Amino acid sequence: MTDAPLLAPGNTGSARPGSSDHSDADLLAGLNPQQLDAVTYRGSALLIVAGAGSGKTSVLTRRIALLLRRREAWPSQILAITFTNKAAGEMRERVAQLVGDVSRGMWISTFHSACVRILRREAERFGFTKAFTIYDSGDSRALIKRLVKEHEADAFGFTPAAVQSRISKLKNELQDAESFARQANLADPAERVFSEVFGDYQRSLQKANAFDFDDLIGQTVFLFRAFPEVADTYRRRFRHILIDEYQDTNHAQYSLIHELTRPLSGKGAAPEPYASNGMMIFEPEPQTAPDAGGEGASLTVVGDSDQSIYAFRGADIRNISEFERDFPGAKVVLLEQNYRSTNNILQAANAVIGNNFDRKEKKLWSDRGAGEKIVGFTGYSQHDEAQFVADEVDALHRDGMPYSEMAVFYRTNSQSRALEEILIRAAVPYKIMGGTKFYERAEIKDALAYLVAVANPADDMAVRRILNRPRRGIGDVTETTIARFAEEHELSFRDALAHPAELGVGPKIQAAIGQLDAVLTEASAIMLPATGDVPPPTVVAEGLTLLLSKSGYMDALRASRDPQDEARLENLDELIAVTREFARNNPEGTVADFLTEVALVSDADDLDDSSGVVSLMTMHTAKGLEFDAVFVTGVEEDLIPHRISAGEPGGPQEERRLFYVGITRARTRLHLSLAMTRAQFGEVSVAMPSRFLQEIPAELIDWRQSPGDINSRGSRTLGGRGGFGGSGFGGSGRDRFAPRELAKSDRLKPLSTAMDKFPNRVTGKVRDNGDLELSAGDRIRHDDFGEGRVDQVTGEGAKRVAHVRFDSAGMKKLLIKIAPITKL
DNA sequence: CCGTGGTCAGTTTTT
DNA sequence: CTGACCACGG
Repeated sequence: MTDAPLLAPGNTGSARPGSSDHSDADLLAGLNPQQLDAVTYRGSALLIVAGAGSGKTSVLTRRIALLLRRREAWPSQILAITFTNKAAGEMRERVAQLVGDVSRGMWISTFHSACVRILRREAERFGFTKAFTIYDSGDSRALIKRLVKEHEADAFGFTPAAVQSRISKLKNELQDAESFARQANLADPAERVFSEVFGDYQRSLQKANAFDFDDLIGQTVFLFRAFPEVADTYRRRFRHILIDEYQDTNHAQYSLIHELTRPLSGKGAAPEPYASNGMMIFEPEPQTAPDAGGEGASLTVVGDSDQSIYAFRGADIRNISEFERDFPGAKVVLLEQNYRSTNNILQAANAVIGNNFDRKEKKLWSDRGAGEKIVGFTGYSQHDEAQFVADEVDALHRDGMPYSEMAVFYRTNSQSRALEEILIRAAVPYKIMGGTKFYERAEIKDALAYLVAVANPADDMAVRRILNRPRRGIGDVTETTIARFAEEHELSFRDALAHPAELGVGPKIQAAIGQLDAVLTEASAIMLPATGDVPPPTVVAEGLTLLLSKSGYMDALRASRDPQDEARLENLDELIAVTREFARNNPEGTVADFLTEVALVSDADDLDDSSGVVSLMTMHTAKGLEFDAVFVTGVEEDLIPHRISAGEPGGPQEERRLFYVGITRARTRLHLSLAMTRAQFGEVSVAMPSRFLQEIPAELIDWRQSPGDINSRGSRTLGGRGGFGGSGFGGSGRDRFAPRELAKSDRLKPLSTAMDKFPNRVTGKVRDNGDLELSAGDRIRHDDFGEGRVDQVTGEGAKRVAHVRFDSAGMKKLLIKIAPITKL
């Protein structure tokens, strides 16, 4: 990689270290005093506490740009860590806009990507090869499942998922199988079996030349601690380390940062720049760069403990709250001015987050005016709620707001279904971020397993996966036979395939195995050329095409009568398109590089061209994004806060932060909606408004239809808006559903919260038909739908549902307990 | 060894 | 209501 010019075109003025002449003006323009401080402060450690929407990305990018512009740092000396690949891409782009092309020399990536880069270069030091594969959660779960079965750990109540999450937690605390075994109570048989599974899991990974997600971080820390001279190489290289979303770092990541910012150990000779994989570890130190002199790198972290939402995967909020203790002499800058949202939205956000007790007081403010009120809506069902979203999106769009400026959030992925159904019907273009992930589809995993089998033949899991895909008549028995043969001859599973005749299996199966072996060998010849050869950029695309065609995989799908297989073929075509794209962006990319990229992409990353469509995503995925209009849906108890969080220490508080993250994404229009009933697993149940709603001052919310409306008067919802139309609801009738009592109670108790008109207080008054007995054939009257005949009754107790054929409104399902109905 | 049919289970967030 | 998994019968 050639060094890009240090200075941006048009900025060839005399930028000397420390100088701040006119050429910096553009970088410092428009910053408030705190932001300016955050951009220009120089010292060993800086914590930027950046409230939502306070311009932290801008601060971070300008800080980097300034370092480069003033020649305080060479691009290669900068390591910036972001939370997602997408954020990394954006940051690189923004720095490039400020200072030109130099961004290419910097490391701007996620923790995981950075560690992969380091590990690829150093893996050989501790028993791996640089072709190692990365196990995603699905891969490790599959492996753990096998081990759980082998150890009969399920007898002790261990599910694969539980084992996986426990191992992950341990690894995030930098515990390995040995250290766990040392301190575990092995007298407890359950602990012992877990310990054994953990140990086997780790040995399997090592044998397969593979790392799981957590290992990428943990093993890098291990590497640095075990090989101080290696750590020194990177300490010497990275002089400025910047970490975004610091509140979501876990202990392993924290330790990694510590290792990197430590002063040189001085152990071992000054490392020669050694070549690995054709790349130099570090570039010659520029003359103008400050002398490392054994000093630790300067560290800048940006975060907001109010937006810490990943404790469940080991994020430790103490990393940020105790930063000043960890890095003595650290400077702290607070960014509290919000440039994103209107004050109504910020007030709601402040009010909600203020209920978390052990937080540092921090109040976002904005000079953007009050803005529109928050719109609240309570639907009768989740579909009704979705209809509200669709209507509102439509209205906003007709008012000129582009679809791409609107987003719909929900707590759990499963909530997206109802929204999708209605949005499709309403012809609203949308895109789901996340959801069923492309790379988790079976055919994609198969295709990738073929690539892994070539790139990393030690990975038994991958080879076993493709053994009988497409169907070759190779089943369990044969697989075991091959595994045993491999063990006996100290071969890898992959290499055992080269000896079909010695396996003692039938001729047909021998032929099948031989054929697979031949395809893999042929692909290897293309994709893994002898060292020295420079393969064409398209190796991966060609190799994949060859593997899929000569293995018969494609043919099998084409021959199939299953209509789904057509879609699978299309998916594979798309994957091949991805490899072409990869070749374009990485002319020297290897198979391993491609697999790395694929393994580390996340949901939030494929945001690329959501041009012109509404974005649907979970609140987690929404972190770091912003939209003009935001719909937070399903604001119900047991959903947000999620039921499962209730039992976990700190759970409800984390949920509150998540809700806070959701509402602070909105610039001008915030909608909070919920449903009074929600169907989950085909069963309908009653939903209660989230406790977080009552934390928002009532005067900030304009209820189109409040929970009280539905409870005290029965469903208004479907009556006025039923079926398809629903138009005419969005706006004109704004006050139509405002409860009469509201005005009065507001005047009497101005500080009252929205919950005053809520059912929590009114629970007793929720419409309750008791155990109204209905059976097929009964005639009933519904407040909105009129008269109808009961078709059938399903469910038990409070969840009994009547399927009613209304004379004019058609078929409806009604929850008998609360539906506004009477028996005739 | 393959496909079917049936049972069963599990439902939070993700690099 | 889905999807994964298992046991059975061809």
